[in-house]
Amino acid sequence: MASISVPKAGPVPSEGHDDPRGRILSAAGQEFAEKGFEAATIRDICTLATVNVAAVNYYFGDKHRLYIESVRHAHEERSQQVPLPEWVDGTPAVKKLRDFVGNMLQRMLGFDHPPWQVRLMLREILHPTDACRELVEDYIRPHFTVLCSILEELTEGEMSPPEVRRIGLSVVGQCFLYRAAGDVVGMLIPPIEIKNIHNPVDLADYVTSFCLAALGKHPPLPIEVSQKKSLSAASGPSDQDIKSN
Amino acid sequence: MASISVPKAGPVPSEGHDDPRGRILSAAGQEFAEKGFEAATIRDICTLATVNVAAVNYYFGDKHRLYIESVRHAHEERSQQVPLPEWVDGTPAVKKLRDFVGNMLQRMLGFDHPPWQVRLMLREILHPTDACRELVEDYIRPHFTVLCSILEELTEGEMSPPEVRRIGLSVVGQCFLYRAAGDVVGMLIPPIEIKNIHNPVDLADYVTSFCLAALGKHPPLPIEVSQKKSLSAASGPSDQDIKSN
DNA sequence: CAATAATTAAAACAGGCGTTTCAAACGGTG
DNA sequence: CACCGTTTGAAACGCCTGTTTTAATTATTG
Repeated sequence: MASISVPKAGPVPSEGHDDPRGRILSAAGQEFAEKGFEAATIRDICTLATVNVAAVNYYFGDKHRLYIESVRHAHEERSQQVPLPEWVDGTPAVKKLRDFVGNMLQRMLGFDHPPWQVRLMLREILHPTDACRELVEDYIRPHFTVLCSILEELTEGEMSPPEVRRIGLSVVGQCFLYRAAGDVVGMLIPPIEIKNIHNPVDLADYVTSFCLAALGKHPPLPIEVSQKKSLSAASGPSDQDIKSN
Repeated sequence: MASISVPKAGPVPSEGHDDPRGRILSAAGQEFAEKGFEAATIRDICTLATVNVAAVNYYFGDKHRLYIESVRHAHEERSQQVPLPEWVDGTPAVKKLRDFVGNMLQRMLGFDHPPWQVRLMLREILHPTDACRELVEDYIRPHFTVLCSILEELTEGEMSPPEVRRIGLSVVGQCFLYRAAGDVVGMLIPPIEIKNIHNPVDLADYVTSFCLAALGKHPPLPIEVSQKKSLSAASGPSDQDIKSN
C-alpha cells in the first residue's frame, strides 16, 4: 500500500475516510463550522472521528494547526465539488454572467442545506484568522477575478478596473447576504416567499437581471418573473453544468 | 481604605456609565463583540468594567443572561446614535433612498472604525442565538420596512410586495458585504481604491445609482465618477442629517 | 446612632479544556 | 520469531472557566 511514512508534515489529500487523519480533518471541519474555533473541543472532534484525543497532537501538533488544515481541506474539497463553469469561445458575456451567478449561488447555498465546508469558510471570512489569507488567494480571488473579467467583457471597456471591481462586489454582495445572514432573511421574509423567489435558481436569474439592467444591457427590472411556475420542469436555463453532491 | 471612589477612567473609554451595571454592560458588549460569546470571559469583562467577578452573578444571574442584555443594550444605544432620517412631506423618493442608504452605511461602517455595538449585532446576525429575535423585531425589521416603503413609493406600484422586498435585500446586501466581509474585501481591493471609492459617502451614491439604474429611474451605470471626484470639499449631498457619534 | 438591607471583595469550588505522558498494540522486515 | 519504528489508548497534568460561598463594606432607614 504505497508508503504512508509521512505522519506529521504530509498534507496527504487522501479523501478516503478510513485513515485517521482524514477522519479527524472531516470531523474537525464539521465541529469548527458549527461551533467556531473556541467552542469546538478536541474531545468532541475525536469522538466524532472515532479516534483518541492524542491523535490530534500526533497528526497535527495542536488545535490551531488542525484548524488551519481544516480550512484548507474545506476549500479544496469545495473547489472540487462545485468547479467553475467553463465556456466555449464566443459564449456571450451575458450568459457567462448568468452561469457564474448561478454557480456562485449554488456554491454558497447549495441545493440542500449548505455543507460544512462553506460554513467553515464563511466563519473565516467573517472573523479572519491565520487561515484567511490562503483562503482568499487560493479560493476567493480566483473566483472574483473571473467575475471581473466577465463584467469587463460585458461593458466593453466602458469602465475602469476599479469600477468593474465595485460592480463585482455588488453582485457578490447580493448573493452573500443570503448565505451570511440567511437566518435573519428568513425572519424578515415570509416562508412561502422564500421558497418561491428566494431560491438559488430564481435568485440567479434575478441578480443577473438586476445587474444587467443597472448596466443598461437589459430593460429595467419590473419584468414579470413572479407568475411563471419556474419549477424545475421546463426552466432551469443552463444550470446543468453543476453536479450537486 | 480609599476603596474605589473613582472608577478609574483609564481602561474604559466608553460613555458616562458610573453605575456598575452599566459598566458591566458596556464592557461585556465590547468583549462579546470582539471575541464572541464563548471566547469572552467573565473575568476579562469584569476587569474591563473594574468590578468583581461576583458582580456579574449579582446583577445578571449568569453569563448567558448578561449576553442577552448586552445585545439589547447594543441595539438600543445604536438606535440613538444613528437614528433614521426624517423627511418632510413631498420629499422625492429618490432622495429618500439616497438618504436611507447613506444612513445605513453610516450605521454599519461608521466614519471611523465601527463601534462595538454594530460588531456585536453582526455576530448575532451571523450566528443567531436567543437574542436574535428581539434584535430583528426591534431593530432590523423597522429599518427594512422603511426601505421597502421607499422602494414601493419609488416604483409606484409597478412591483408586488415580494418583489419590492427582493430589491430591498439587494440594496442591503451590497452594503452588508462591506461590513460583514470587510477584511476580505480589503484583501481583494487595493488600499487606494478602498479609500477612493469604497467609503461610506461614495458608496452611498454608488449603491443608490446602481439600484435606480436597475429600476430604470436613472441612466445606466457607467456615469461619471471615474475617480478623484467628490473627494473632500464638494458633493456630500444630503449627508447632514446624521450626527455622528 | 443603631439596625437592617444592599452591594462589593476575596477566595474557593467543581468541571472542562488543550496538551502530555507512557506503555501497549500494531505491522512490516530481517 | 525477534526486532523496531509507527500508531493507538487510557490516564493524568496544569490551567482556566463559570459560578458560588462567605465575610466585609457601604448605603439606607427608624
